[in-house]
Amino acid sequence: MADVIELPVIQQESCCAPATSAPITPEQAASTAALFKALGDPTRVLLISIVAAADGQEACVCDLTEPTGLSQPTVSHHLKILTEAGFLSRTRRGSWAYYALVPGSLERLASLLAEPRAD
Amino acid sequence: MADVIELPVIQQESCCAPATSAPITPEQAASTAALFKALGDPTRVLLISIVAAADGQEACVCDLTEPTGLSQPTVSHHLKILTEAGFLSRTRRGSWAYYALVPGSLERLASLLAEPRAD
DNA sequence: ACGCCATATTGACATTCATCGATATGGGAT
DNA sequence: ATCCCATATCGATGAATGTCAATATGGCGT
Repeated sequence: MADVIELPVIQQESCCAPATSAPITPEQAASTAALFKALGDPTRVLLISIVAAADGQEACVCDLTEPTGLSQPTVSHHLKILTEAGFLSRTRRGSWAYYALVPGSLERLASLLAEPRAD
Repeated sequence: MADVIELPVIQQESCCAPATSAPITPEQAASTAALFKALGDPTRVLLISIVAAADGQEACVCDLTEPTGLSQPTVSHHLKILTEAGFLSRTRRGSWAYYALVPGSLERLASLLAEPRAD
């Protein structure tokens, strides 16, 4: 066997940690993976993209259903997943539900991948 | 209905595109989602983390099986997924298979999330 | 109050996926 | 050649997931 890595198992209360500097705990891996999982679907990436590129970085469901070519319930389902993951926020205005990109959410995830600085 | 977004559908030969500046094509969404999907599993995040933190950013399978608490075939399966996604590379040395972090792969994905510059 | 429109939830279904045991492959060492 | 060890592949299985039609909820007009 080659070098035995002892896996220091750093304890840290932040939910996520940079994945490149030191091994993370299984709990940190789970919460980080949950974020990636939310983005691990073509429809959801497309939805994020449309919302992010929209005016004011928000869009209503009626604008999101057609570009995806999916049914309205399915789009609502994906929006819920993205919202629960913290990437989108939901606001009702009249009969419409507007989903907006949560500022910094994508950058925060990006920093887990590349930037080695801690919180 | 609110503002109708026309979805410009940018044609571009690069496999992925920044998701925040302009709507992407369904094809780009699919390939981007495939990358996130590869990281959307706790075990795989843990594996990436261990490899990235290891000496020379590489580790052999024998060092990766125990920390995950999973069977060796399962670990091999996850390593294959990460390799096919382009995050890890495989090298045989003797009987051992060493998996190394592909330099820049995580940063490239991070740039899709945060950095608005194109290639 | 009623009806209409936009959105969310439910239930069902087919597919994908993570996992394991069993087995195959492949490289030393004897 | 043969044995052993490390790793990969195969087949099966149970759980999770994406999707839809049907239905529920909730708000605005009339």
